[in-house]
Amino acid sequence: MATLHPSLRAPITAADRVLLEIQRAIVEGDIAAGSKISEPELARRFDLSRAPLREALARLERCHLIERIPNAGARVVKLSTQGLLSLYQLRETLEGMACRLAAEHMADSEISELRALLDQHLSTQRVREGESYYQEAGDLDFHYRVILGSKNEYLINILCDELYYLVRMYRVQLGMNGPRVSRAFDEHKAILNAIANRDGELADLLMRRHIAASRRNIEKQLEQTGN
Amino acid sequence: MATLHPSLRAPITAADRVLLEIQRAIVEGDIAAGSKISEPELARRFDLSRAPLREALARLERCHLIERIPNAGARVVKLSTQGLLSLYQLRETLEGMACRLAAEHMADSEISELRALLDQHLSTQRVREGESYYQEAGDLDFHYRVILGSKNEYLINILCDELYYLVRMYRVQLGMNGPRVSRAFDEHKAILNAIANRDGELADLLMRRHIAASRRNIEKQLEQTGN
DNA sequence: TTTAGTCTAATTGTCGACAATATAGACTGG
DNA sequence: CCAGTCTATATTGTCGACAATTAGACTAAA
Repeated sequence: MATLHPSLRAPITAADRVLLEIQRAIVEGDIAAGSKISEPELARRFDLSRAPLREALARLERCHLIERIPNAGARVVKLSTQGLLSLYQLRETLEGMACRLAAEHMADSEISELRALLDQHLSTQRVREGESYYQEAGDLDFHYRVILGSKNEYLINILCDELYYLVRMYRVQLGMNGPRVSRAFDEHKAILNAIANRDGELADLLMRRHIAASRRNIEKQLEQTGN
Repeated sequence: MATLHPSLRAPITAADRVLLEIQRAIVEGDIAAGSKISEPELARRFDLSRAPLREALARLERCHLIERIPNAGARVVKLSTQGLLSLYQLRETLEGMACRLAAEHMADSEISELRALLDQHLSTQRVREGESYYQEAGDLDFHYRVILGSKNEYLINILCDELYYLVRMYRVQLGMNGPRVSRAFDEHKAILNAIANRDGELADLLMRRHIAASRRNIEKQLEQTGN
């Protein structure tokens, strides 16, 4: 069988495990946005030495969840309107591209599986209740599958490893409410149909619109909360 | 004055310095593509301990110059037709986007400076001789400046920090010859004109073509050398 | 001859301590 | 009362050694 994508492989080292824990803590706000990261404190909290912790911090910087300054330490990123705009601007382009490639490269079997996943989402209570469709993680996520379907290793790496968690952070901390959630499901279905019809151009366009709508939703939330 | 972009800041720590050295060695082929990386050996060679070396290796993985497997070590990436295709496919999209944004956001003064840079390139012997126009590094590089002009922090990070050195590796090891070099200069000029006219759509198109042409040039070389 | 298993050696992952650097506070001069 | 400097403290960067894991050679049995 094909080897699993690195981002999905099980954690091996201690650094891997603590990375997942801190990642979750930052995304869900347990470690507040903008707060300072103390290496000794985190090392005690997770009961390991600073070596694997620093390895984890390096990877957190890679996915833009923290910012490091040499000799001065690290801070959790702050969510901002400007940052949201830049991030989603990039997502529109990249995920649009992913759709175009997915329409070319996805196997029929993968498309069937994705359709089954969407149907499963629909039958789940949470979607109709508009609760937390956006919070599905990992390979359960619709976007995730489409991106993998592009078959472009660099594109996959950027979207799934480097930007994915920051996007989730914005979603979880600012975008988990409103009537938008149920509409998102319909948009996903339209995108999938375009991919199934091998219409890459349309899939590209629909994905860009889908992401733009999602951005506006979070943007509104940011302004209300006060950036 | 504005703070410098991180990728341009001077190396501070020992890890920073050794990173630059190894980066150069890999890009220029001093450390052969596909060869195994030995931490103890490199630590001796650069006369430091494994801690800062591992920090450097983490960043080398980030910019796709090496690939690491937990508990098994690291290898320098191998250049392949497939990899080149994926990389340049992504560059076409991303640098096209950068051009579109640069046409929007670059200050008139930045555009003037870029024009001056191109004129300077032209007057330099090396360009006419078609020798190594492609090998200009850092902020001397035309592409670099356009990307910075996009003013999108994530886009800048991806292109300047994560993909830039791998692109240079393909260029240096496979694409440094042929009549293409002098034509590239003209294409750069056309792109700059589009940006100066604030025509983002045209700049986008021209950049995509420019990169596609560059890809074909390297692709030919790869096939001759035997992948 | 091939293959499974074991054992050895080398490499990677982790630890605790030390050195270098930056932040915070007290102190002095204006 | 404020600005600037200096010192003390805490944090980050680096080191050398140890533990855990893997790759490869060797042996033995089918």
